[in-house]
Amino acid sequence: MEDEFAIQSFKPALSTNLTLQKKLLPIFKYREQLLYAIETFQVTLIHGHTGCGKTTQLPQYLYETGWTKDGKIIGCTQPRRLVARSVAARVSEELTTEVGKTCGYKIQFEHNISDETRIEYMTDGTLLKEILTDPLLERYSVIIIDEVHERTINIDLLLGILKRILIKRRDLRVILASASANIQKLNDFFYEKDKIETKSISIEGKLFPVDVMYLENPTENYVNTAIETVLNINSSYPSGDILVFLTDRREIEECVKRIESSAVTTPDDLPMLVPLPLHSGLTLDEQLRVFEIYENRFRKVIFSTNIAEASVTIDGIVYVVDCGFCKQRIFNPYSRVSKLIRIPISKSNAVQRMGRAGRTNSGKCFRLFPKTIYDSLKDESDAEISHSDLLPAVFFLKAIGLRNIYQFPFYIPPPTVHIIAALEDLYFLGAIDDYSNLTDPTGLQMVELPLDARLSKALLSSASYDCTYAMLNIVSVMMAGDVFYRPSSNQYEATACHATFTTEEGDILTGLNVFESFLNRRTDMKWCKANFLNYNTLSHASEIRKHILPYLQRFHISPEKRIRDIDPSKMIECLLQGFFRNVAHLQDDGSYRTILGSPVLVDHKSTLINKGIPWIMFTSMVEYEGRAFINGVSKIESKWLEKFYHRKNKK
DNA sequence: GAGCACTGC
Repeated sequence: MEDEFAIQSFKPALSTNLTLQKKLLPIFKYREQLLYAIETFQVTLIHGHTGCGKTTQLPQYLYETGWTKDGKIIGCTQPRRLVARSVAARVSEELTTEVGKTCGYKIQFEHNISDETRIEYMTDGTLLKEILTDPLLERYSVIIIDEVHERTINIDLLLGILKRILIKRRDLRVILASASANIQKLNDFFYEKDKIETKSISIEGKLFPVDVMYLENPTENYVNTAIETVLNINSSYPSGDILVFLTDRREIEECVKRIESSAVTTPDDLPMLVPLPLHSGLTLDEQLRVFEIYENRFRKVIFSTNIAEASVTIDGIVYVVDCGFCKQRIFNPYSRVSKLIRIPISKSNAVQRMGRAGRTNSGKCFRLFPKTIYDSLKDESDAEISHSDLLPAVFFLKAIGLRNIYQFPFYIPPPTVHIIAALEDLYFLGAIDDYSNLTDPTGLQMVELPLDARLSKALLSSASYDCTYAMLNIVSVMMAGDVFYRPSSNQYEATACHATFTTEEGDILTGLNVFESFLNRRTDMKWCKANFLNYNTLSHASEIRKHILPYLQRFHISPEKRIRDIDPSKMIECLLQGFFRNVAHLQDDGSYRTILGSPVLVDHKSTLINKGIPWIMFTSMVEYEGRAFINGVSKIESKWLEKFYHRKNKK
């Protein structure tokens, strides 16, 4: 189970007999075999498709057979928060209890568990954090890592850590659940003669057959080919919705426009195509439009990014059109800049995309490339750990006491330069010392805070700038996301409303201004709507704020009260303690260059665009099609930089 | 002048 909108899609089924329904799931036939394997082997690897029941049923089987009798817990991790929450709700319904009793969930800044909870769903990041206080995971009798094939950094770290723990805790059981057929490698990683015994089990899914079709020759332009394919499906194939995988927002918007304009020439006897965009840049309401049901004379065609590959599941898709590419963020450890590039998908991506057509009925998948290209694709995508900023991962490994990062049993060892870059950054943030040990108290406190390391650093520095109250609000709203909401239909009015919150110091204090107005208004939803502010982001920010406050009290830097007359620029100077690398200087021609000399463009949504501020700090930078865009821009004074960038001849 | 895959503690 990995459905983002799981609660909605489960609703109709609940009216039928729940016990019978559980027995109809493919996993039910494997119940005894699975329980025997888990009893006998320390590690069980399960290969099973989405919908086979592994996520909801397995913890219940273990609970029924006494794996929690001694007071221990069955833990099950998920890559996504929404799934952890909705699966806990589903399982609680099957157990006819409330969420938080026998079965509960815990995700960052939110949990619903109690002393009687025996099945805990959580995100993989939550389990990692728990290892800092419970290094052998002694609260648990069984750990299930779900969606192992997604190979996020968190999953890779958990695999290595669990391998270490298994040798010390012979009673612990680990179950790895994957939708990828290739679980042999995982098996080889865990198996150690006379130490760790492993067992693999494959569950036959209940997927419907999907016919795959290829192009005879490669296409020069897959956007054109996608449009042609959609029109062709509409005129030649029976009813059923279409899902088209593209790589980014621009391609999606182009396709939506072209299908809209094709409507004029659509013959009357053909269904009317309803083009719908789906990507993370849309608001929740805009995203939910893809779930609307249309009459028979219409046919939905959803143009989507990778978001529909695993995060969002739409029922009723009969045709999938796959362009064969996706976007990937590649971190450059030398410049510390991430680049967003288009790369060919892997075979396992292609299979996952194809499967989106076979969920409720048989379907068809049109791959916009020849079969020979498919055969040449990699089996699996590169693991995230091989091309990402490893600062959080290395910080975590330092926190669990690794002197040498390479002592860690990596499933795949990350490149050395990435590790060195992360160590260097941690050193300059003051989180580790000359011997590469966590500093006390800064490093220890930073790793404990549930924040980005740079934000942790700024928050912990705030006492010396007398701005802890403001910095608490700033980091809370920065963690929560974009506070401004710009509906495509009403952009002009939205921008005008947003302008009333603008401060001359830039984007960060503008965000603070919005958040503090929100708190003063006692989190008024109507007020948010009227001002085009994102209510969900702002209430999430106040949840985050509530959760960080106790840490500050424990560290004895709690904000006593708001200091009214504090100079706003103090806050930016404090933030610079974490973001001192992210500085740019105005050039004579009005453009900006970073302190390393590379040109950057201020995002057009920034409040400081075209303001001609000599020195600026930014909180994020992404390179796209050869240009680097910066976000979260604030005005700074060059003299604030002196302590970070000493002149060479300075005595 | 426009301009950014997806997650998460």
